[in-house]
Amino acid sequence: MITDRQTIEAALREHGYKLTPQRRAVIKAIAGTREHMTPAELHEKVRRENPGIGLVTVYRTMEILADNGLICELHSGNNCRSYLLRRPAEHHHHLICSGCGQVVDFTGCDLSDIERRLSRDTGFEMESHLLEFLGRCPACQKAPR
Amino acid sequence: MITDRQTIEAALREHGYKLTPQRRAVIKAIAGTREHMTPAELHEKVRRENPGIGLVTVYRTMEILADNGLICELHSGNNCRSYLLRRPAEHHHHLICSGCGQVVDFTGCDLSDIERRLSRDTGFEMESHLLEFLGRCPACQKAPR
DNA sequence: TTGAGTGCAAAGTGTTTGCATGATC
DNA sequence: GATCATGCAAACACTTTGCACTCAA
Repeated sequence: MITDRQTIEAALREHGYKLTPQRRAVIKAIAGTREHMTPAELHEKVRRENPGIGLVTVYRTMEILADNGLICELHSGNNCRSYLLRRPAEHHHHLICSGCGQVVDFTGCDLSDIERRLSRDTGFEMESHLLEFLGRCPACQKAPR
Repeated sequence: MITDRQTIEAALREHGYKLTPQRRAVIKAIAGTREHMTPAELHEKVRRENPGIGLVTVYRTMEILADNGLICELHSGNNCRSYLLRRPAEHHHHLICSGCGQVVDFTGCDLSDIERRLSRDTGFEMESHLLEFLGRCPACQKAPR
């Protein structure tokens, strides 16, 4: 269920991408957190263990991972573009802590009834949807703002 | 129910903002469409009738309108930041056509059960949520891609 | 009359591209 | 060894800021 480093690396290899140390470092960094990170934050994190890596490489790696459905893009909050490791393989949504940035995946939120209703009422052919909740996790509720 | 030009202008006046010709032009432009527009698109539209207006002014006007809840920000699709006139006053969501950009508001989609469930399961204190549907409107379904 | 608003230009951010070098398969 | 990937720098796109001038109230 968990998309870990090995799984991601195998998926890349399978799709014909080369496994460079830089890509491994980026994968390790994003697989090692439950928070969503912007490209810049990820770059910062990767550099701590791998100083030579360039921001451009982070961008390019993110693009590959996103194209192959291995990471998700988030929209809520201030950042219009931050990424998160895709943990559950199936369709899911995100609950994001506005305090610490922690992200909780959740499933079982079935929007198909709403989609059907909307489709019937509007004639639209549905393609996708975006659902994110923003809140404060237990720890951040206790902490002062 | 419809937030029209007069309502927006009254709201701005009430909040102590000056009603300049530029602001009126921006308001007219965004009130005159059902589509969401990026600041650049809005600027383009405004310039047709009001050539002297600057992009900066559009940005500043958008900010004021957004701060006062008169327009909504959209996230789906390619643009991370496009704006739409807020038509229904109450809480609502958006259905966006991926072909022509038309936006349909809808209400009656109650997420409070899901919020309660999530809150109970995770201990999060909910703040807000983001829900958008992406699809193709009847006209764009007929048109070739 | 006066402070808020405007427009220009410049500075700041975030992201992408061109290209020579370097590394993986 | 061929090809793909990297890193740098530059280009790009979008957004914000500083400042002098203008105008709505």
